[in-house]
Amino acid sequence: MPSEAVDDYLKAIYEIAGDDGRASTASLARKLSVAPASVTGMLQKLAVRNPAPVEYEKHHGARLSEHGKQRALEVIRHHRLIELFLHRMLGYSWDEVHDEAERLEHAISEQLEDRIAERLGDPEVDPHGHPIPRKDGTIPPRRDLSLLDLFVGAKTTVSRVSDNDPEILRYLSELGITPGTTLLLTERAPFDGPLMLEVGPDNEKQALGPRVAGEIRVLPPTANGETTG
Amino acid sequence: MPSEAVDDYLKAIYEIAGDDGRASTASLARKLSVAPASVTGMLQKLAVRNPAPVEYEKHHGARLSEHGKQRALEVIRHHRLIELFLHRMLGYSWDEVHDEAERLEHAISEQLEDRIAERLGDPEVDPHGHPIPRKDGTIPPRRDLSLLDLFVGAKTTVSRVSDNDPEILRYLSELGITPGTTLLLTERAPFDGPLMLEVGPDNEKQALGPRVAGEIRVLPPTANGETTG
DNA sequence: AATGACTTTTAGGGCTGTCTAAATTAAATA
DNA sequence: TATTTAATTTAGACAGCCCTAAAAGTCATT
Repeated sequence: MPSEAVDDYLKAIYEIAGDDGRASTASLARKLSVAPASVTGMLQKLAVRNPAPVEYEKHHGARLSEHGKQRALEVIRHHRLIELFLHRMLGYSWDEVHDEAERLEHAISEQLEDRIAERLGDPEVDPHGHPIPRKDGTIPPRRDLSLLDLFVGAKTTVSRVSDNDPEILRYLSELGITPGTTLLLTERAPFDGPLMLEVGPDNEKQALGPRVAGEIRVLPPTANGETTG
Repeated sequence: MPSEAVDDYLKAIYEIAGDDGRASTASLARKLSVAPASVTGMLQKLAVRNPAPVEYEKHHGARLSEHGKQRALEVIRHHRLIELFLHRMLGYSWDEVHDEAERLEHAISEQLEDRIAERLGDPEVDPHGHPIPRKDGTIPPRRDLSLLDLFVGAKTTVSRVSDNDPEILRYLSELGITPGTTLLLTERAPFDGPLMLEVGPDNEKQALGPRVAGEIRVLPPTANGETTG
């Protein structure tokens, strides 16, 4: 079984690069709060492990092997199941679950994973709207897109939100924007300006900066405008 | 915050020696599955920490300082709350909870500890009958004694059972002996021979070896015989 | 093709927690 | 009390994961 540190690297590669892209040394160092030299060292070690969870090419970052990808997905499954469990069974709010899950994901057994999943009814999505990988390593499909990719006039529903920054999560909660909220994009200012939205059942008008909008994913829109742009 | 390894040492000292006895190098090595030399090294380091969780005297083992005792109790509180939570909320059986709790006890936050305790109604006892230390470091009183200390004729109730050995736990489950079960001690063979018991509401007759009986604690007996011996 | 800015790797260490083998101390027994 | 046995400590190493400082490589631009 890989150490916690190794699991964190694999998860970080997956989150940065997806299951077949490459993650750079610097991006991993940033994500893991570790010096770049430490990342190099770890990647070199992982690449010669057997079986090797990553492929590493000097100066060109790392990509997950099939083996590494499966492990990353298992850790992510743990993480997201725990988030949902804390939310549903123990009254954790949206923005509190991430840090707790970050530590617990390494500590739970297969058995506990299974019992949590069972108790939650084999859920497909965590409280942020992220899909929960299945036991077999497949991922429930979710055709969603960034709020930034919507055309003006599109009407849609929030499907998920980045779970990394509790501040942004609390801010969005205040605006009433969580997975499931309906949105209408009414205006978009030029030059990376704010988006104007009508939010929720009461059509509250809100302005959202592009930084925050980029953290929000929505379902394919149902209305007037085009889909992407 | 102490590392997992340090917490394991403190807990082990507490479990071997209580809150003011000494634990020997060898007993710790056995309990932690570690070489005796490793224990010596760790104890030496802990004794010069500030604040020091243990007092260490060469060749005479270690005792917990007040500080170390508080930490040990916190870890044990985590452990027992988790055991009860797994049992009550996730359908874990008696003998499955220990190993899972052993890992989780290091990973949960104060916040999660509090929510689990709240959800369980601030319980005083874990599924094995062990008292759960309170947040302030005090321990719910339990005047119980070893089954081995009972006089023949005593009628009593099982209060707790060692949680270290799943095999013994399963065996006792089979015999119908769990916390809450009533027992009548009818006979005791000499020379460390077996105890004869009548177990539970149906007064099933059972013979129990001293090894197993030593793992069972019972409430102060209510009946014919003396209390201890 | 050379330069400069930036990224990445190498080199050399540190800390924690473990190990084995050898030396020492304490305790039990003759 | 002398000796044997058992427990404990010292000495020396190692694996995992991290660090800083310096060297080397990559890439966009001129």
